[in-house]
Amino acid sequence: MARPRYQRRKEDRPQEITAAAFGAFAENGFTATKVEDVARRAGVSKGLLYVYFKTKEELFKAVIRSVVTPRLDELTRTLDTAELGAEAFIRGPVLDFMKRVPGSPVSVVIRLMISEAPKHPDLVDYYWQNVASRGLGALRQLLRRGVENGEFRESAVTDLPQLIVAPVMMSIVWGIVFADRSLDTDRLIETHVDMILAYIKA
Amino acid sequence: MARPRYQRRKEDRPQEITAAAFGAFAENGFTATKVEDVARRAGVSKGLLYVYFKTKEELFKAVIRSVVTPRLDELTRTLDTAELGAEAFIRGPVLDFMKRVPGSPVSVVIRLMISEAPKHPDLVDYYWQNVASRGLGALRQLLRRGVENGEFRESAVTDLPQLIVAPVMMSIVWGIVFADRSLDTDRLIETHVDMILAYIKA
DNA sequence: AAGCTTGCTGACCCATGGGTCATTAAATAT
DNA sequence: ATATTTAATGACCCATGGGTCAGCAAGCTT
Repeated sequence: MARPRYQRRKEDRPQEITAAAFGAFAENGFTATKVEDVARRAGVSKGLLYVYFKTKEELFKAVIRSVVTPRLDELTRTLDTAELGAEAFIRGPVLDFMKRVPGSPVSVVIRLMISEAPKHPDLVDYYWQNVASRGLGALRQLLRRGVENGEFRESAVTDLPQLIVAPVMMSIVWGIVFADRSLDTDRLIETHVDMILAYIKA
Repeated sequence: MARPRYQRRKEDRPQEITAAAFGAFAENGFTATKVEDVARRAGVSKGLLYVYFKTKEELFKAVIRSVVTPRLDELTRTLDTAELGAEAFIRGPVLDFMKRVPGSPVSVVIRLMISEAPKHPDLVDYYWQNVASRGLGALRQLLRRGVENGEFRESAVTDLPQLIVAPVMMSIVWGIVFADRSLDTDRLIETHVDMILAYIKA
């Protein structure tokens, strides 16, 4: 009995709150999520949440960053590591990564970005600089390398890495809108990559 | 002087309100749009709006329908009319249609669907039955026809018409999130279609 | 064990915006 | 002209939810 009503754990709170917020946002989106729900999920009072995050928007940004940052590290690590040919690299790590996205937190972030982008231009900047432009840049570079060493022929694809990523986008959106009506996203993405490679191979 | 403060135009009001709502939703999304703004845009009082639409949600549904219905007619008309070979049909009317989508009202509807789908399952049903499944069904049928008459070979694409539509999705999402950072959507879609045809041609 | 700092609570404030309804006035009928 | 109908208004109601803050108590310090 007489267990203390709470413990003071200054260090862990932000983490925990961010995680709780991610869960809530994933389920209900940003606008529909109440700050109090996030607090409850985190086992914390609303007041404390506002100690660590100035506004609901700040919390939102923190959530996005918390998901994006580790993925970013993963990305750059993969890019540096492997020294495969361009095609092998695409069929390997890139395809793998793409197949994992639709079921991952990244998918949630993209959904949030789609819904909230117009109201958060600074977040869009952040996402662009740290994720989108880097990822697409890496892909473009990879394609160029393939062209230079004779694996690939010149084509519009080299300048349009969005083309490679398109079926991932499709899968994510499908998941958001038609959650129940299933779609074989793995097959979709695999076929697409196969198709692209057939198209650009020298 | 003494011009009447308003005219009674029972017939036109719903139309006008729906149009105003579309504009407002396109700019601010559903949740962020205030009913009063819609009313103001339509040159009408909030009270009158509630005469014609029971709730904000009803209004939302009416807007979706108002955009979807004419497109649907357009689609079925195109499908019945043309008697081209499968490839010519894809390179012609289908490609044309796809290129027009990213800048059209359909794009707005898709954005709204992405944001609001989880809260409006009945709308998703409506959209699925009247747009998505029909459109994809038509594409699938077209691909089958191509296989049967020897234009195309068998492949996973035949069962995955989502693959054809993917770059349109990509373009729309890009437009939503990275509005300013331009993307040559026409080139994206053209290249993609070219790629698909090369892949599935017999 | 008394005092002090500060992590934490929860009751409160209030702007916002969806929805209502008594009232007004345009159009129509008598 | 007068009465009747109903399209249309706009002031109002109130639930919701973001944000605040005075006070409480956990856990040091001395």
